[in-house]
Amino acid sequence: MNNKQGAAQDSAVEDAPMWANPRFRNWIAVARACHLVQQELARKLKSLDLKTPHLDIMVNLVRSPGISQQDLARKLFVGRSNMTMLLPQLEKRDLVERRPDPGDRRALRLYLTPQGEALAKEAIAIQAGIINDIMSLSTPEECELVGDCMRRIADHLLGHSDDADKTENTR
Amino acid sequence: MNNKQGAAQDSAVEDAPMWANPRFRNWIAVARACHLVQQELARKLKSLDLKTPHLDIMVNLVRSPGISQQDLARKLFVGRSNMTMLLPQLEKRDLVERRPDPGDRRALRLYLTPQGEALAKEAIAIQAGIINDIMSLSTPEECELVGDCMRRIADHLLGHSDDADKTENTR
DNA sequence: GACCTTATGTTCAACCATGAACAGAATAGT
DNA sequence: ACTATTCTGTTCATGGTTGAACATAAGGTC
Repeated sequence: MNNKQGAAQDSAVEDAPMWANPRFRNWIAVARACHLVQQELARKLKSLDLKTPHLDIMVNLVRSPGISQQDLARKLFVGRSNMTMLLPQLEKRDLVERRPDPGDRRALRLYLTPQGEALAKEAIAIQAGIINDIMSLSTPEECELVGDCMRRIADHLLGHSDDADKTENTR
Repeated sequence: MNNKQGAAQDSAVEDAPMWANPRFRNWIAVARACHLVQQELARKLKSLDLKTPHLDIMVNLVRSPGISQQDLARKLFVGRSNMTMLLPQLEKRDLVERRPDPGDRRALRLYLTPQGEALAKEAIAIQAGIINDIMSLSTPEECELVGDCMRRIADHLLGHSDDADKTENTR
């Protein structure tokens, strides 16, 4: 009932008693775990000669083939220029295909090639393995509760505007 | 406009039913929220002309004055060279002081200057404000449960080796 | 002391990410 | 048709991050 009441914490930062603040302490744990999982994923992806941004792209192309670079960048919360830098690398390896949109000569529509799909499947298996590993430390109920909290946070930061799909990003 | 063949097909999801996997779906939510919070923090820190790595350093110097660059890097999960690049920037702004260790002529001991402490306090207030904002979306019980799950994950990935304090990192 | 191994910090080249400025195409208003 | 605005993707300069190679110091063994 009163879970949004403790906003007076900004004055409690004085010396450094924020470490006693449960919100602070627990969020730090989230950030730490995230960082470690990211590192672990990057480490294991080296066997496929992939970086995590490449995986992010391919995962989204599995879900949304034909997406534009702009929309892809939006889903990944990165700049457009980032896609311009990353996609040619995947294109050179014949993992991704960029085809002009017949209806809009500005846009490029992105597709995974068959090899791209095959590699994506391997990479996703690695990622799923890690996630399975770490999430198996919690009960299914806890997993759901964690996910609910995090979705609330994301929705909040995205301006409460309920934007259709929010399940694409991998970072 | 149509695909060459069934390559990027409608039912590409059947190849990747991970989206139905609660563990996968919920962890993605964690990663998304983390990324968004990080971006929000970076945005708000611009008013202090600080980047998030600078804040990470200063937060740890508040907690552990006199720490060495090596130990600091370990706590932040980054390379030693990263500290070598970052610390001189803070030193030039008279926020951090690097003093040789009298007992070990290799090591440098790090301290915040008074101005560094003042700026750190401001920056931490910003960070605490964001964290308070997002964590107030969940009940205290939920916050604790989330933190517990994440600490389990971090411990697991760090090889179960209970390494002294694990509450310092900010990423 | 001489030697080897480990530890701390630095340098450097490579890569990634970003945001501003840009060119071209679509869209709306007139 | 004409102009202005918005949208898509690109280029480029800047800065962050990394890992390997390096130099120096400490600790251990003989």
